Amino acid sequence: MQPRKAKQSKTVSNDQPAEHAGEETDRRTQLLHIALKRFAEQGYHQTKISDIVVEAGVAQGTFYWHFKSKEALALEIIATGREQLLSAIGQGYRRDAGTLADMVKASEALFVRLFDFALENRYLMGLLLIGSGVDEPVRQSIRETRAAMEQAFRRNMERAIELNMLPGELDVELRAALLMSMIEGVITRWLFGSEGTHDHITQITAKRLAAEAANFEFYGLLGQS
Amino acid sequence: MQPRKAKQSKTVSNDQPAEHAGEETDRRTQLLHIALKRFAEQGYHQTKISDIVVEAGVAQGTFYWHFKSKEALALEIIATGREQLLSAIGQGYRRDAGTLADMVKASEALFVRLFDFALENRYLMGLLLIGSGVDEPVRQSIRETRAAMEQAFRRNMERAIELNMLPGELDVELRAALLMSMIEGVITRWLFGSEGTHDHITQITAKRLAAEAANFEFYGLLGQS
Amino acid sequence: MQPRKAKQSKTVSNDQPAEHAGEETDRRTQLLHIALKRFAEQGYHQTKISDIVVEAGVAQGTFYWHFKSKEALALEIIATGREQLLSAIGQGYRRDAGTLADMVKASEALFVRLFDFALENRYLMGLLLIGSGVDEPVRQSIRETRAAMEQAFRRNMERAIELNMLPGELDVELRAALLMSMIEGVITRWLFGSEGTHDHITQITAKRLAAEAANFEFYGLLGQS
Amino acid sequence: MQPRKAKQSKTVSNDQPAEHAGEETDRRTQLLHIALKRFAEQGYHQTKISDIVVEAGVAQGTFYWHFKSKEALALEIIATGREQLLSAIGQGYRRDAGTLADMVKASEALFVRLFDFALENRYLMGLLLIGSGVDEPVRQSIRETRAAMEQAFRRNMERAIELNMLPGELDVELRAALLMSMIEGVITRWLFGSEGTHDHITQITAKRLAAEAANFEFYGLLGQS
DNA sequence: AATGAATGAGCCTTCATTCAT
DNA sequence: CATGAATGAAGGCTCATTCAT
Repeated sequence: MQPRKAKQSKTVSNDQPAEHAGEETDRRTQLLHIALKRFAEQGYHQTKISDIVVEAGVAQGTFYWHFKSKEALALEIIATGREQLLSAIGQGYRRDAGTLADMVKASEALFVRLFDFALENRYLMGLLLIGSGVDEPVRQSIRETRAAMEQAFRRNMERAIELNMLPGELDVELRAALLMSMIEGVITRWLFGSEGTHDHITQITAKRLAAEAANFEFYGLLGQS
Repeated sequence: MQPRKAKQSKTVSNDQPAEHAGEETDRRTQLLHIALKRFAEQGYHQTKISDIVVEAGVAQGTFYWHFKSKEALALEIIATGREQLLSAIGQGYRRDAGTLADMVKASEALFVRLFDFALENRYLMGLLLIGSGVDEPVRQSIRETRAAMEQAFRRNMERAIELNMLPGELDVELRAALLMSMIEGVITRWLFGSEGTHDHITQITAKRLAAEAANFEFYGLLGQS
Repeated sequence: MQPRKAKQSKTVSNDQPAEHAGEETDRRTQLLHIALKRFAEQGYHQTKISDIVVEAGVAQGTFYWHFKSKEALALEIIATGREQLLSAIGQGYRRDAGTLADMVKASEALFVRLFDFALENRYLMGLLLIGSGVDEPVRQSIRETRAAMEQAFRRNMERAIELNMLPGELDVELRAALLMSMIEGVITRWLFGSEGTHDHITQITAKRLAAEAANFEFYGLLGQS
Repeated sequence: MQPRKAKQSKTVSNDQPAEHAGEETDRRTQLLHIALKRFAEQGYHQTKISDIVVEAGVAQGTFYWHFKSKEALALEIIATGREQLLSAIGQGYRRDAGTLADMVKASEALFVRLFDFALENRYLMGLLLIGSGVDEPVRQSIRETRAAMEQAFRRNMERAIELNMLPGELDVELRAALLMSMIEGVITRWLFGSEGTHDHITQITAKRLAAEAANFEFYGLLGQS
């Protein structure tokens, strides 16, 4: 008597397609999408349950048939999103060897996958990267997701060191933090850069962005010489 | 009948000294400090006016004699903090020429100034970098502050290009964004890294951090060769 | 299209046997039993329809096919219980004459019947005697049932006076009230006494209890001299 | 910043005088009185905070300035009432010896004190004896209060046995339960007896009621011979 | 400057009940 | 008979803000 748990956990964060237009998708999924969008756009606290249900065209009570609470909803959104995100960036340096250029290419490819994912899941990324107004349990879940992402970068880096493609004396944790920070920041600016300001970064393609980021990652400001 | 605007706008964000202990500091400043601390620690929305006044040991109404509203308070905190922050990192590459090593050193020096400032104003940095739960007007003010910071990096970079110390074809805006992101992330982890996890980053000194960051900035992961 | 009224109004309040285990008993009866149990255990308001249907393993809507409303259900439970209760204690002083000892014995026998009934219908008694959380219409029905019980005691008393077995100047109504109160209280403590406290009353047999009560009824604290 | 605790815990349950008419009494006390009245009259669950504040002519929020929650309010009412009640019936068989008649008189005096108290605190008694719709924590507090009352009767009885005024083989616990039940029932009927029915018990004076109860207590139905 | 009582709009959540299938 | 999704009226509580003193 009360599902409150998706059977198949339909994809949530892919927010572009159908935008809860096609009513063939079920209520639960619809509410999930609307909630994610508003959480990302107006912040968690600023999003009222009534906003969500009004947009969905259902009664207030309906929300609580599908979800235990606002917080449980947010937690589910993030958990689902985390899985998708991690699986999207999951594959790192597969090749057992290669040239430096190969490695840069591999990194670039990873960035492309990540940026593409971010573009298709901008609301999820907004929630994860900006996450405004969430309270502790949700914030915690977001933190964990970002930490998991950072771990992915770190593992890649360690793998590269094993392969002798990166200097062994690297402070891996710190470098992973630097890299992760860079990527988080660039995605934030790319997707949510206030177009009011002179940001032309919002116009760049994922491909180009990935190339620049990978270049910076390996060669720094001085660039590939 | 109501000031609500500091005569001298005593320094706010320097949160270490006096910790609203010495009662020689006035009410207004005391409230400002307490509010900043709680905004940074628990988030803006999560901080109730009643929390602030209880900690200050005054009545609820007193708050509204000193400040127009919660939002005005936050805005003032950020505006004051911005000035301090920008003046702390204001001086860039002064020398008209120099070797590459000089330039790296100069960048490192900038980072040291910034990290030192951050350490002494951790609550302010928490508000600026995490700024959880703030609503739009406040978020806007934070955005502007961070944009101003990024501009500082950008100007430095442009100056370096003028001096032929960095390749001219650099996409300055993007690189500044990457750099700023990196620095923001590293400060966040350094000051607020969940010590629960295996972050050893919280233990590093500002000096060391600055050196690593500058190295990454110029040479990337491959490091100074 | 909807019965909502039992054909045969199967016994409801006899709550020990079958405990809605044997599925030979029908839905309606099952729901009735579950509801009675929970009303007695957690109170009327505290018992949600969803609790009942979950325990019965049916859908929410099913409840409303069998019963018009929660209140109608409670009213039916009480009405059914009232009939059983009154028929259980219905027979009073049949003998046209007798000694004082006979009369005490007869009263004791009545108590035994009542206590036995209570033991076998503890949920019904809980609802009638504690009836926590019920709102007016239901409370009214409970009041009437208890009043009917009190009437039974009263009639017995009047009969005893007619037979010159009790002093004629007795204030029958008041005495009946005193007696009824006593019995209600003793049943409540016997069946629902918080075993947490030092109540050893919960351990006494119906027989013993009846003897004590009858003794007190006729002889008071000073006892049978 | 929030009292929520009476300084002097002004008398609460004495509900007759001034009926929150004299506005010299403070808000908190006024709310306490109104709440008690409505709890007794309509039940706890049925009493909405909005009922209380509307009757008091204040805003909804005002309630929460004075009390932490609806439940805390009820708990406070009961705790305060318990103290008053116990102090009202506190003095038992003081005389170290005396005749049987003395003892009956003493018991009668106790009943008079109790009935007088009940009459002056009918709402409190209603809450304690009927206590409809309260949920667990409050019910627990009521249970404890009634248990404390029963203890008072029990102690009196034990004292009487020590003085050889009552037979030593008495089952004190059971008899105290019987007596307490009797008293609870009689007060309930006296104060809240549905005048709709033929209850003339509602008309009796406290004095007369006490005499009858004491007589029944010691001599049972057969009466003082 | 400060107090503290009061305000009231607003939010989350509950739950009895309905209804199309 | 039964399902389960949906409804919507409440109700408790929060908290920024106001105001008379």
